Amino acid sequence: MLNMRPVSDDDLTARARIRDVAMALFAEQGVKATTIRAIADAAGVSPGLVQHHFGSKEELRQACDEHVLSYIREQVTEGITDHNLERPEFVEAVRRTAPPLMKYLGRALVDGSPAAAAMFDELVSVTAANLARGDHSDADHRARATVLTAMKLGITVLHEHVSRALGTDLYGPQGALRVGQAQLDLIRPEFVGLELHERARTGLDKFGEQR
Amino acid sequence: MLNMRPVSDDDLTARARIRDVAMALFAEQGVKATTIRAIADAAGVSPGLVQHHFGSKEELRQACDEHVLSYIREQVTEGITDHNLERPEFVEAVRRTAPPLMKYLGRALVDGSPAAAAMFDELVSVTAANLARGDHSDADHRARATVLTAMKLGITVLHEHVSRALGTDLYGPQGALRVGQAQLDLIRPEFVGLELHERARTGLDKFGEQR
DNA sequence: CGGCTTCCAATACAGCCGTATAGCATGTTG
DNA sequence: CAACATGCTATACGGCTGTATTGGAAGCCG
Repeated sequence: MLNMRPVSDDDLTARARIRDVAMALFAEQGVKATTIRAIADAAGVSPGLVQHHFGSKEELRQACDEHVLSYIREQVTEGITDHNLERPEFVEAVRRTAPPLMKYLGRALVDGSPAAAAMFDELVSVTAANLARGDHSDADHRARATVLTAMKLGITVLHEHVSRALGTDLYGPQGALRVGQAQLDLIRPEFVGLELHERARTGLDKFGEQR
Repeated sequence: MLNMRPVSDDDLTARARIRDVAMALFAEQGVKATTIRAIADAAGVSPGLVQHHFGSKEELRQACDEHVLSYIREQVTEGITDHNLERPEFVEAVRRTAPPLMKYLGRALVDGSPAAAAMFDELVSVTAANLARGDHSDADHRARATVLTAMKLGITVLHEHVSRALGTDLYGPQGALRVGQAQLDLIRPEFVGLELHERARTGLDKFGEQR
């Protein structure tokens, strides 16, 4: 035993394949509308194997939750804490790997996943602390942080409509650039954090010049 | 014949009751997860009656779509075009009647309703025209309008999380006030339209003083 | 009053869903 | 080599879902 998960984490084991396919289908159609048989079919395995690896549909869903949460925490750490936002190759790497996970997160927020709700609350708390740090007035930081979080995630949740209205895939290179810049244009810089705003702006500009 | 829909439109006929209950359940759980039997149960009628009035689940869903769309168009006309945004009783009236319909709209946007998609596109077009009217530069008005629309609707779609993070119901009097003001704080006024921004701000303030 | 339409409930049914079970290779362990 | 754990498939089953059908009650019209 203990032989599971042979080498790395993003390999092509059947288990990982099932999880990835499930995330994509859950994101597109919702959890309830996605059948285990459809997942198995898309992953090229039998329905029984899905159950073998994850026990039940609900447990499969939780596995998807945990996977996307750990990924996002990782990227946020690398991007913000480790000051990688200015590096175009980092922005490009995220743009390539993140889409399926972001789409799943958007759906999970609406489908009532506890893990997604927890992530939302965490984002609000971090944002509220950021706002309070830059503005010591008695403004309603909690409400501002909540609205800011919901607005940003709203773009993720409504990615399909955003892409259609834009005429370009939100998660394509041009779409991400246009939406990112529009966000920076629309929101008052002091609420993104002046420093973070500047870093994001320059990172986005560099990324735009590269193409 | 021709006796259907006796007097007004918002009466308590079984047909209207079924539609309203369906909208609430669709909004809470999604269309696929909501059964016709559950709708009939909540409306106090037999499952057969649901089919009698709407034919099929899909047609019931379309009826919900049309109902919410006509309502929203009506309120937007009264609020913006007829300059009612400053009147606190108008804001209060909307706050009382809109919630179930807004919740349904939020779900419809994610569940892939064609009608909701059309409304999104329409909102983007109107917003883009507004932006272009106030700014003749070669800025990316289309992207800004799309992002602005998605962010605003994002609050609706994520109302459950917003309410939880706020500690108050988004559609309660205090919640609507706090979120409305936070939105006006966060977004650069010129993108709401300077005049509209001012009107919304004063309307919100009056509404806040009243309580 | 007889006929017709509308509103509604009860029952029936075919299909699909999640899941339990049994079985078969493969390769690892003791 | 024997025993066993693992990755996987095939089949079966109970329950639920959408919907078709049937029939009855109430009200209008001629």
